[in-house]
Amino acid sequence: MKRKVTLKQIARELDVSISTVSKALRNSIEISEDTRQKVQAFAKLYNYRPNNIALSLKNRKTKTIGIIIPEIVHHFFSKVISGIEAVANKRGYNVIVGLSNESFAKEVINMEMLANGSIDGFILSIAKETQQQQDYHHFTETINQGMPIVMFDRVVNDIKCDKVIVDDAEGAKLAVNKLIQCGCKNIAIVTTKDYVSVGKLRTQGYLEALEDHKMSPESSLILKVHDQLLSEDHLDSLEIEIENLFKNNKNIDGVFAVNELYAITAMKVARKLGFKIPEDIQIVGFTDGVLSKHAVPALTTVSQHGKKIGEKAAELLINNLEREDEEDVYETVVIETELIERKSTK
Amino acid sequence: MKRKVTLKQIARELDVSISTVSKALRNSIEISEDTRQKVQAFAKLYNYRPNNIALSLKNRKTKTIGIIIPEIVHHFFSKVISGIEAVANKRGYNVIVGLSNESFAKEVINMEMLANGSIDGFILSIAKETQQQQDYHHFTETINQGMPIVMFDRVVNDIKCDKVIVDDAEGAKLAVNKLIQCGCKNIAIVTTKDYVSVGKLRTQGYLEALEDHKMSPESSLILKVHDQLLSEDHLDSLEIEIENLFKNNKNIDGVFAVNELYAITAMKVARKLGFKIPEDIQIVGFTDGVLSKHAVPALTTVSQHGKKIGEKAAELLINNLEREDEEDVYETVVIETELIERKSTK
DNA sequence: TTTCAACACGAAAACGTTTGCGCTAGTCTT
DNA sequence: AAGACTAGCGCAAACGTTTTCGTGTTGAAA
Repeated sequence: MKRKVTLKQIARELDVSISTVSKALRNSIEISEDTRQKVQAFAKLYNYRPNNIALSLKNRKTKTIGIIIPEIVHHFFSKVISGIEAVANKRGYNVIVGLSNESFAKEVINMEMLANGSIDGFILSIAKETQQQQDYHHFTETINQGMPIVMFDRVVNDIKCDKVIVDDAEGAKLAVNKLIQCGCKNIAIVTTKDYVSVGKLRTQGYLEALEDHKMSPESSLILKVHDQLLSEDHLDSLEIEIENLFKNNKNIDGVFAVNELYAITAMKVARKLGFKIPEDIQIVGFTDGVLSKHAVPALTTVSQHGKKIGEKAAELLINNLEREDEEDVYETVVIETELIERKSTK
Repeated sequence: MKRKVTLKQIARELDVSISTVSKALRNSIEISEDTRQKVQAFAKLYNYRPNNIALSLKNRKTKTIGIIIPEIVHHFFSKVISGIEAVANKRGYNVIVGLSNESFAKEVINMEMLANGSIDGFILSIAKETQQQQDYHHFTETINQGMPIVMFDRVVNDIKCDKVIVDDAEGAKLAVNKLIQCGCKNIAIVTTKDYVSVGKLRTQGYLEALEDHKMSPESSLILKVHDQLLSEDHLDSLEIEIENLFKNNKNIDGVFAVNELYAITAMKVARKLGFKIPEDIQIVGFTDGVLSKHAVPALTTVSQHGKKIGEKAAELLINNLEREDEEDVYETVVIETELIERKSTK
């Protein structure tokens, strides 16, 4: 087992100085053709590769991006990661992943672990608990220390950083408009509590769409799912809540769900109650994941283009990192949503 | 924007030496109570944190694990990552992710990028293309350079490293036995080409289960899906292949699919052809993902316990990294599979 | 008063790079 | 032949740590 070879070892072996070796490898004109050849041959033979850590220390940049997301076993987030990874790799960056598990404490710890030199900047989506507590000091602090952040999807407005979001309200309007256009008169929404920023925005879009069509929203049609973070038997209670929604409002003929899981659960419950989809009840979801695509009937849904979000976030971050002038001008990029029409609407 | 504070700056500010600051912060008894307090107070005030990169360079270990997987937008792999991340974090390690996209070249490049000091060891699952080409030099090389590897799921036997696998053949037998026990007489299998190790093993298990019950396998019931790696319209051709399987074998009353996607596609096609599930045809899948759970009817499937695989892999790697004695003794851990019975079987 | 241990701290090396600058010897110019 | 120039290479600093080994100052013991 031969350890990785270093400049020093090559230098000793070839009886030249470390600097000579380094320069020879980088094709410096200071070095004679002879020595250069000799060094390069030797380096190739021993498969020399510069030590990244040493380079990071010297250059004070790591060429690594830190990602903090609430969970990874989630179609949207893994899509985003794949987008980030694609452009990061293309531009010579690595990607290091931390999971907050929706916990404030883990988010803070993870960021602290990475912020001490391990990475050049963050791409993150905020944990639910953080949104609930509205404690954002860890973001401002890292930014103050000169480490840029790009937030995506779940963002907080008053932090000075780049952001990549979808127009959640607009996407929701797309969905609800579709339902209205397909003849729905009593459209329910299955959404989250308001502290989840995206849920709130989508609810808002739902309300706006109704208003645009002179339909007055009814509070009994708005289900804000009790979200206990510990999603174990969460699924059961979700079903029960939705079932009650249907039972208390027999006239529902359309459902807009703010995420995929809510949507297919609604579909499942509706079918259990004897409704036909899309004949009796039409359903539109949000987030184009694997569930929507393979549900029966396939779910009409609003696609967020997760991969594109990731790509854009990575671009913003890397551009920022490699920008010469240190002007603090922050962008908020809105990725277009798109209604993907499938079989759960007429 | 204040940059991160270093020992040197604290030293200058307090008019002591760097060593004193370092020792004071680590509560060395060499330092007087007075100075210690002073230094610690100052450090706290300026929120000093040791630079990870410098530590990595000095200690020649990064406390970081490199993960290379074929794709991340995949329930199983993200489950594994979440498992790795959990134990890595608990033991003070970070996790850096590289995606091979099933490509040999990207796998090699990614490994080279990380192997130059960025990480202490690898956890990986081999790209399909690599399995096809059977070129494993990048694995042996990294191992030779003293960097340990743990392989999971898709492994190659003759590499000397720890491995975490499920007993694919055994899991497949579980599935097929279930079908037999539920009265199936003509059981088809939808599997991959043989170069995918797990596909091959699961096919093997299928054959063994049949033999155990004195049922002779028929080659027309074995569909090895043509897998063109570029899975764009892959889905369509998959449907067509499965449809042909059914049409050419009208007597099929049970299907074992080696992954989730194949399983629910089989379900979809069967239903399209007018079969009732599980009355006419029963189906069992492999991998307990989100699709299985939410399919209608919910899919009976073999769970691999992806998270547990990740946890075990991380444990093996970290134990290896932190072991004093350098003995090369490699383990292959088999994670139990489990049949999760749902509604697609009687 | 001398000697010596204990105490408190600093210098420097090491991890592996890159790079500006200085040095030496040989060649060219006049 | 003396000075100027240049090719080719090495020294040393720097990045931020930790740690070993001094070193100087005290106070007390002899």
